[in-house]
Amino acid sequence: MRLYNSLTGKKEKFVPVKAGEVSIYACGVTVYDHCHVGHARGAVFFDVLRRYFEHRGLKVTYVRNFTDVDDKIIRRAHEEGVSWREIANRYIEAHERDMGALGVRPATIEPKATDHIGEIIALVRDLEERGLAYAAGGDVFFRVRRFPGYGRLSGKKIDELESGARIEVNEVKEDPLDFALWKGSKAGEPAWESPWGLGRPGWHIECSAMSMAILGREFDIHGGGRDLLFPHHENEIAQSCGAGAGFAHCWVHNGFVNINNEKMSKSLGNFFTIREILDRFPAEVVRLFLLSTHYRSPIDFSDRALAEARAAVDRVYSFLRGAVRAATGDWRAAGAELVAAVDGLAADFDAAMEDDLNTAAALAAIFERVRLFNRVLTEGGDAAGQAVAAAAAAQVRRLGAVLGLFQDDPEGWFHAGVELDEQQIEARIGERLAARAAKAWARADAIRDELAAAGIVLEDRAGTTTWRRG
RNA sequence: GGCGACGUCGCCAAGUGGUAAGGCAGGGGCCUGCAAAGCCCUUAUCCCCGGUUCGAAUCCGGGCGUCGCCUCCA
Repeated sequence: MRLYNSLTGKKEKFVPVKAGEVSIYACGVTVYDHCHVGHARGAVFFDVLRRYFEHRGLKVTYVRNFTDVDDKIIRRAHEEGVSWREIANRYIEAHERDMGALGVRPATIEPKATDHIGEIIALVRDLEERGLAYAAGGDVFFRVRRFPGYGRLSGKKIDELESGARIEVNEVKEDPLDFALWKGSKAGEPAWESPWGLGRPGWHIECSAMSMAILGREFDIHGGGRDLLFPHHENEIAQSCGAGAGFAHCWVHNGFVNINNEKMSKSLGNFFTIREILDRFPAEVVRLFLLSTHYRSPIDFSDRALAEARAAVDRVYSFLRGAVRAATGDWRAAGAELVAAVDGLAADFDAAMEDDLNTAAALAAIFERVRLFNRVLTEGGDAAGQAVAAAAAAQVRRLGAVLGLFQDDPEGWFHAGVELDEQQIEARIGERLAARAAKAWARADAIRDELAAAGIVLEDRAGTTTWRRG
């Protein structure tokens, strides 16, 4: 597989540290509020990356952390008059519920910063002993200018950073660029005993400490949203490599979700929570929307885009539903071209995914087969011809699982979210079938119109009638 | 101001040197009692200018436009 490595700015052949295994660390969320669609994109991207490695037979250890101690959590706790732990726990639960609803599988390990205070302190001490960190006024800072490789990931030069930096009012720092590894606690704030007095970890240090504690001092992939590239990941590299670790080999960053061409973000207030969106669209529609653009490009969020994604998912389920009725049998007895088309699907899918996880191209491979085998189904043909369509459907489901798509029961997919009672719908369909048999077209059409008004669309085929939501 | 990304059919979107995938929407046709679904046909030379090359959407230079990072942010 080839993956774009932010560290080198190139697509590189992915070679795991340990053959047959992959270690991935993705920066998770700070749990002070509900997650929005931007968070969903990162989560779905890493979920698919992980599923794809597994699909290729690799053993994946996927770590995704929760930042559960932080200024924003503390502020929120003060605002609500509850403990910071209550805030953190509330939004960890919300995160699990939302991501689960989105079909994002839990990571192999989901550590919390507060469960790794010991490792964090040890790492800060190590840096202090190496002269890369210094205590000042209860805080501990990283000496950015002491770390030679600083700026390599983000392509920034220290002197340019200095000139462009907004000057922070903090006289205790030796250099404005230095960042906090450990923060002394004020009264009422979460605090742990440390060699520097009561305090709590800075933001960047937890990811260095947790990733290395769980995955080792050298591992395969580390990443997150593009906005974490600087300063968060740059600082992580400084902390970890500064402490002598090899750290992550490959850095991957997903692009933003935009609204009206602008980044969706908390500060701009232009976000939709995952919960709000899942209220209006099925999870697989949201996933297909997110996967229809390459993960590194920005993607524009809109009702229209979601509606298009829904139509696209419907198209696949429509095929799957049709294929379910097809005869099963020895599909390899079908025409060579059709057999090759089934086999070729997996090949095309994998080739697309091998190329920097090109999910858009992988989806295109699926849609091409959907069209081809819809034609096979339309044209009828012999038993083997029908069986090969069924085999293609099975393949679509198997590969769809890598994307977390097309896993629902096709009939159920089209019936989901309907208000009317299903028995009642079936009864009306029965009445209409009788009317049609008697060539009472006006009566039949009246029933169809009535159901249509309730959002039910009827589809007649070969003596039977099926229905779906509009 | 510094650094970077992007600009492909009406909309979304793949494609990084060899002659433009796929989805949505639209038009025509087949199927249907009529529909729906499905199928077939149909719509681009890739922001502009210049250069390199036998050949460029793909490489280089310039321009225009959009966005991002440089501060908490997936």
